[in-house]
Amino acid sequence: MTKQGSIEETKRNQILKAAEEVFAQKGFFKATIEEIAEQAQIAKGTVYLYFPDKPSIFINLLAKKLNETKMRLLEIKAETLSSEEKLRKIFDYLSKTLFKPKYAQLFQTHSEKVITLTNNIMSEFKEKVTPQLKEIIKIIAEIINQGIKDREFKKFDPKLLTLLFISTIRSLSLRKFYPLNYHYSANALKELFFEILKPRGKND
Amino acid sequence: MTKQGSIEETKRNQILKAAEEVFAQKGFFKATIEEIAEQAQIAKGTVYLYFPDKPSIFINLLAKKLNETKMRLLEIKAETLSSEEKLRKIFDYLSKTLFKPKYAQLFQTHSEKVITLTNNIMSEFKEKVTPQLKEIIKIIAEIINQGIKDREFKKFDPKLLTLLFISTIRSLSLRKFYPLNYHYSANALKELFFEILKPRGKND
Amino acid sequence: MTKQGSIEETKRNQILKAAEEVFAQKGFFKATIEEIAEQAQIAKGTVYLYFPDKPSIFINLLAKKLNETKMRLLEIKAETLSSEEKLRKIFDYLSKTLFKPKYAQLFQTHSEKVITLTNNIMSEFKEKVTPQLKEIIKIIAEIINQGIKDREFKKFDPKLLTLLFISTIRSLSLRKFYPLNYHYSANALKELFFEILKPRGKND
Amino acid sequence: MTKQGSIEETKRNQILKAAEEVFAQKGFFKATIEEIAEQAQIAKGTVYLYFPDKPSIFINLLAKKLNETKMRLLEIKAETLSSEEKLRKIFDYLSKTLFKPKYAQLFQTHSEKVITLTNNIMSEFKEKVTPQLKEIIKIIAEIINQGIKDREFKKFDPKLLTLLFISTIRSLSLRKFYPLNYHYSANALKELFFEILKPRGKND
DNA sequence: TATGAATGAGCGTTCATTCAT
DNA sequence: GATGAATGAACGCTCATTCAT
Repeated sequence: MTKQGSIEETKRNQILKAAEEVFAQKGFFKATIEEIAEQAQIAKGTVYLYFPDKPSIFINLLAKKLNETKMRLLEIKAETLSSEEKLRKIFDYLSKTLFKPKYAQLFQTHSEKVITLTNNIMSEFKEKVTPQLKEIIKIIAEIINQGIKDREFKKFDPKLLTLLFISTIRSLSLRKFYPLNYHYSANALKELFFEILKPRGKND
Repeated sequence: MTKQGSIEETKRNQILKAAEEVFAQKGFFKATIEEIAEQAQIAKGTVYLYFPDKPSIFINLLAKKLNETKMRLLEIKAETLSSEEKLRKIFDYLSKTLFKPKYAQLFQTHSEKVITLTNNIMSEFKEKVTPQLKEIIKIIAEIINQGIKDREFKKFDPKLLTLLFISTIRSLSLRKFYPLNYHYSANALKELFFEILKPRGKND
Repeated sequence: MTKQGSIEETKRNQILKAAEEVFAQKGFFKATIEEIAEQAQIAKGTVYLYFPDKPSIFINLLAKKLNETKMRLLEIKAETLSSEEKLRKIFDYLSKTLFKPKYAQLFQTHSEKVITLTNNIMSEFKEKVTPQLKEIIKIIAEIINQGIKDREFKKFDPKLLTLLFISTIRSLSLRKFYPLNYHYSANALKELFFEILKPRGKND
Repeated sequence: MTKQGSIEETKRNQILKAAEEVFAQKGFFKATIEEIAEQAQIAKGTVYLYFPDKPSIFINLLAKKLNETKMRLLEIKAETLSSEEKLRKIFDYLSKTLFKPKYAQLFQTHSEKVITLTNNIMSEFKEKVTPQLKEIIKIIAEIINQGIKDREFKKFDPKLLTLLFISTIRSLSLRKFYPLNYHYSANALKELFFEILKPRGKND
């Protein structure tokens, strides 16, 4: 039974991994179940043994990625590092995972409007995705807050700084419209953010 | 003749307006030509007298919105205001128009990957959308640059600040995941951005 | 009035000429009224002032071509030539006009099954096309018959020879599947036909 | 597995049979996939599991019919009969199958101009249809050639006679415009052809 | 008479989902 | 559980035909 459960878990994950690949390449609508099944090396019908429909795959993929992210962020938070060092680690991690330009379309927060969600799926979304996102934001906010307490960071509203932090990462995908060297710009944006965080001089 | 021309212009715009409504509500893929036609109060076939296909409607809508935005930004840039006042005006304008949460999905920079663009349409995209976006970024960058010259703003890289500026506006759509009063937060984010811009005076 | 009538006749003919071009290039179904109108340098709607619908254009084109053919055949028949010379002239004429490979698809005798003919149009077909074709066959049959009477031709059933004559011309369009030099074959087929017609030896 | 394979073969053939019926009745353009599916007693979408598009169904139908024809012709060629007897058998076979008036429109050699063929389909056509047609012509030519060698037939160019042979069969479909009893005429045309083939004996 | 913008029925094709095996 | 053949609703697009000007 446990074995069965773990086999199922494995197949479920196979599908989610495949879905990640295909959704990232083609977007939700142009991705087909057949492609996902092929990528997962299973039959099309099998997908429906693990997920009731296409949006559900998407939502569970989001949930999984957000959960992984949350876990990693908690790890980083627990490390013995300065707040800035933690944030820098998170910046790098997020820009390589969740907010990688390649996945940008996956993690638009408006997905739920664009995808038709049956009532059941909608509640899955509300249960699985929204809370995770809130927790991620909360973790970052707590690190920023700690940084402020420790006078590592300037005294801005930590909630707002968190939004700004995420926006900064997401803005990396705008760079292509900008006449800047790509890698320079990625680092430069990061440095700009931390420059902003720095407290001013002695009297500050 | 002029009347005819203006009637045609009107119908084309009717369609684009309808498309804006429908695309914003449903996204590119769930929007149907029939719905757009209904919204525009014309027949389905009529749409194809003005646009060769669905992606073309989308691209021309983007182009139109970007053009309106560019025009407005140029106006604001030309006004007799401080750079900060100009940027504040632009912030408000963009958050009410292009980066309105409702339209957020329209203006993801990844559209061209998600939508299948035939070669013709692809070149329409490259001709009509990308340059406009670059110009908009350029206008903002020039205002920021002027502000720096005038010592209104701190001396950061104006190109990066422009990205941050836009990201800040876009981050407004993240707020719903955040336990903050909606309007408070919009203002607060704006204020945060301008706080960042402020130069550290001696007395600072 | 007569002038008007002649203007109308001219425009009607303009349309039929254009239709000939377009139908020959694209076939009945892929040809569009718009293309025919363009080719005739008139507006799409104008076509409908002269013909009630698309099949009618086609049928009237057939009728016109068949009528021209009939006229030419009557001329040839009336010339002071041997029957063989007349047939040779007709062979050349038909293979350059009605049964030109380019027009082959126009003059399949099964058109009326393939094209949807309303009852009105169907009767137009029966009135205008079928009788013309019969007359053409009759003219050729008469020439062959004369040739037989004059002992120029062997004594076969002239009706059958007429069918064979037409088939021989039509078979030119099969040549492309055949490993033969194109022009050689056209002439060779003609010569074969007349070889067949030749009476055998003295005692024949 | 073998069963599966044979089931698929059956369904593919079901579709081709249905397509034969519908194309013959309505022609390529007026035939709809839905009708073909209905005729085959399957759903519309199922058709697309076996053929990529409509032209492909048509081409594969042609290919199948031509292949059947080729096979039958090879059988007849191998029988112990005189060349004339073989040709008579072939004449009857072809006039009941490939060149049956009902199917005449299917087997016009101009199909490839009239139907829009994507590049893939075009190469399918060139691979599957043209060579088969050439082989059929070749088989007939060989029989005629044998007849000439055996002095059964008069010494005409066998390639041309083959064209004439096919044309004669195809000319059967012209008969309806001709004031002749239908069956009489079919036989009469056949006899005419063989009359032509007969060598002129000494006493001739 | 002439126009061409507008119409909308119709069709080819896709693909999420089902279900018999 | 696993399969993949089968389904059919849905949609983009075409084009013959109409009609207001």
